[in-house]
Amino acid sequence: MNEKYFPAEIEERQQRRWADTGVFEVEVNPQKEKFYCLEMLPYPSGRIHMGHVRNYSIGDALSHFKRMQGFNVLHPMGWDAFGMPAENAAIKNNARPDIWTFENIDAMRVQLQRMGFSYDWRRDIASCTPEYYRWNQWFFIQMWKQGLVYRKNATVNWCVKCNTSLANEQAEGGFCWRHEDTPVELRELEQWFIRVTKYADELLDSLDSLEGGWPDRVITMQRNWIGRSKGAEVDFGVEGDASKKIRIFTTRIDTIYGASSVILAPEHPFIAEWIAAGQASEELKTFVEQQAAVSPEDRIAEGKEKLGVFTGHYAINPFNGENLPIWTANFVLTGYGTGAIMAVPAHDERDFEFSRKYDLPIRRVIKTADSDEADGAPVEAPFTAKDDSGVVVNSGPWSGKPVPEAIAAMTAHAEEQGFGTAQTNFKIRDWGVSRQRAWGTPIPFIHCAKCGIVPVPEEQLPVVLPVDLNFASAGAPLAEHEPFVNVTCPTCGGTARRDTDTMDTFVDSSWYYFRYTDPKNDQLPFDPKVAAYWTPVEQYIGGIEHAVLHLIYTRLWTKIMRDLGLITFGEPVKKLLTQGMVCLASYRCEEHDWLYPVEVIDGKCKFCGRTVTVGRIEKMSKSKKNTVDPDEMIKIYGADTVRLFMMFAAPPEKDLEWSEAGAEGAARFLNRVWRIIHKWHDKFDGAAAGEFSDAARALRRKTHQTIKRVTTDIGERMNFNTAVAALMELTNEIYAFDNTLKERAPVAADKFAVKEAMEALAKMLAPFTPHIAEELWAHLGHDEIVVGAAWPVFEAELAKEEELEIPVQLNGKRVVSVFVPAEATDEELKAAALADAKVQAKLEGKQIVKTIVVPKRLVNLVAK
RNA sequence: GCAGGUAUGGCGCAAUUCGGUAGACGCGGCAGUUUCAAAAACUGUUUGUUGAAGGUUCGAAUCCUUCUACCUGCACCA
Repeated sequence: MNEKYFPAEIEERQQRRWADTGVFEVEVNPQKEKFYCLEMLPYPSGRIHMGHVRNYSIGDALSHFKRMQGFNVLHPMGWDAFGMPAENAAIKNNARPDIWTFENIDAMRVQLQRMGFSYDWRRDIASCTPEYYRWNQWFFIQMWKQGLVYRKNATVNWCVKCNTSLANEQAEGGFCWRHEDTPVELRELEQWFIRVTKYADELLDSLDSLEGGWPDRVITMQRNWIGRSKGAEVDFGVEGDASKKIRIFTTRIDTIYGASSVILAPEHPFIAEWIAAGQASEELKTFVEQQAAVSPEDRIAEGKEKLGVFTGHYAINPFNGENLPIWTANFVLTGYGTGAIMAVPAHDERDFEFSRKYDLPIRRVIKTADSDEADGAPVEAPFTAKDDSGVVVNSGPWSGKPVPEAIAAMTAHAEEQGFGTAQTNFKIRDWGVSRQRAWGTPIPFIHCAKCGIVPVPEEQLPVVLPVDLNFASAGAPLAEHEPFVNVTCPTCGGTARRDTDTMDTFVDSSWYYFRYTDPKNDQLPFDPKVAAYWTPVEQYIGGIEHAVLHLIYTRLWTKIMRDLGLITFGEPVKKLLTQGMVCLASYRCEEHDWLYPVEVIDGKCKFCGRTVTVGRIEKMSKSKKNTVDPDEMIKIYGADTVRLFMMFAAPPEKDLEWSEAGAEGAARFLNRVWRIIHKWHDKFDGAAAGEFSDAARALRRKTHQTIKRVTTDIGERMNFNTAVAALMELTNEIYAFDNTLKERAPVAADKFAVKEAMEALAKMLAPFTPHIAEELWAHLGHDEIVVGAAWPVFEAELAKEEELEIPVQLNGKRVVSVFVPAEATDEELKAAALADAKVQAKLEGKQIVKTIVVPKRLVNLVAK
């Protein structure tokens, strides 16, 4: 054993050893209980960052722990390999996105392997390979057969110079990213959608089953995102035109007597009809044109003023026959509900603001049960209590009914009379999966002039994405690739065109972890029998930024796969951990702008010597240059130290501040462990249990207490930081024991206690710092691999304290501590407390009214 | 505005499960040992009205109420 700890050397050696023995390669084994530990797969940007290191260190620690506990652990890794950066790089250099991507994957795989993570690399997948994305296409066709995939018009950002659509981030500020002088247009295109709304109820309701396993805030975010609202649709007649009915959606049909106008979205078909029929004012026409240029998001953006125009037409309230002016306004959206509302200003913030501005009547129809306000009193602010406590007033036969009752009765009335129906709406929209991009899964459909839209026959899958695309020309590379586009129709054999849209990359990540279970299957996405063993995922770990989109889409995909008969469950992930961000202070120089930490020397800019401004501690980001390169840190400290610091510096779900001093502390600890084991590793001859000294018993007690604590800290609480702290305590205890042996030679029992402590320490270090653990384990005389060894078991008898320190309180204030044997009864505790001289002095002249004894913890004397 | 989270020594953070000695562990500071000297290492040492106010209790960092600051998400969804 080398006297000094050289991380680079031992890490390389142990990684080779793991690869040679294949310890992390797993197969289905019905005899063994499985544990699927999954981390979110990275986009292959070219280099890993500290966020990846943290994410994967957490997953690796848990995987090692479960493996050592005897589980058959599936721990895979792959690449979310389609997406914009590859395409941007291709445009910039007129290069091939596939080459760029695969080079990045190779570079990042080397980095992850250098970290020593325990992946089964045989299961590595990249979503940009035809072997993978053919199943995206297969799923897409299955969904189409089920009616889950359809086409409709949707608005995209369009650049006339690029002659293609732009992603939102390419259209920031309203101008094209490549043509800064070209404003982005909104253009309607026919695009592909997946019918999420069919599963909306289930997506919402089954969130209940995730409580306890998923963070509350993720569940809450998903609930809000799905946004179910129960209400009713009601038809309003149009004055003077019996052929027209305006259908509105409301959650508060009970307020319908308070409606003072009906408001249509500017895109509502009736408005176009009125314009076409010459029944529209110039003002109305102008307004509709203006709004057409504004995206729905912008119309309702924060602080946006409510704008509207009277259409000149009137609607008829079906409940009381009242005539109401029909308006159009920017805050009514065509995509939600029916694109039309009734405005009830007395009981809705928005309607109130709008009606005030345009001087529409405001009539109170709800008040609290105990309100003594006159029904006709002017409304100063909208009353919008959501707690169902109100009572309906001013509403004809419905007056006096409590709100919930009124809603039920009035909905029933509308249904009976045939002018309304109960209706549930969702905020979540169907998933627009079309992208007018070149680096994605081709949508497997063909457009034939005769036969319409025809799926590519399944035996012809995959539709392979061409890689010899011309990114230099303006326009969409895929649409210009003639051999790709020109095909024969599978139905009639005539000439036809291939669909040139590609799929949203969220499709790739919706089911990738099912593919890991059976990554080479060329008959199906995965063998249902194999997936039945490995899935669902026991533990998923990733960033909070995926709380909504990815994690809703993958839940959706799971339910669809269940309905296709591939799996039998609806929720893919039992436990979710959203790890915190890796943060660092940012530095800024007046002249040289943001500086990397290494460019700041003693608070001064390395280039000009100016004093730098220290920004707040925030998420590491390239733009602020407050980043640290994992590779650099590994070079200096080794992978084990970097991993250990990541696990120790904060609980996993909290943000973590990278600290060089902290990393040094982690390195110091590993050195300390190395040194003490080096000192002892060849001195265990004759070690044997026997007569243990007090100090040796204390060491054994600490060993077993530590095993207990680390086991629960990792296994139950996932507080890796405190588990590491416990290992540091154990190390300190070994040093303390070693110190007691300065005066005397160790006997057999001492050696036994030290060996026991060191072996436990080496094993428990394995989840955090597997390389050094492996090395130490070998030096302690073991031939087998430690990461494949059994997790240590604690013995309760040995972990038990022999003597307890019991605080004695007088009226809740601590006076003194007394020492009692661990098995002392409550009576003995009390007696020991009363026997103490200091306690007796304090009690002088007082009467004990009450004595509280908390078994084995404390005595509190209440005295007057 | 709504929802959720956080607030504890100089710093990062323990203790909160189920109320029971506030401080484990690391960083930093200080001193000693070692050294020609320094680094490293080892040994020792260092701090508080637990964000504020009130309440419940024999006892509150922990439970309840109100407030403040910061962070995150959502934000005209009818």
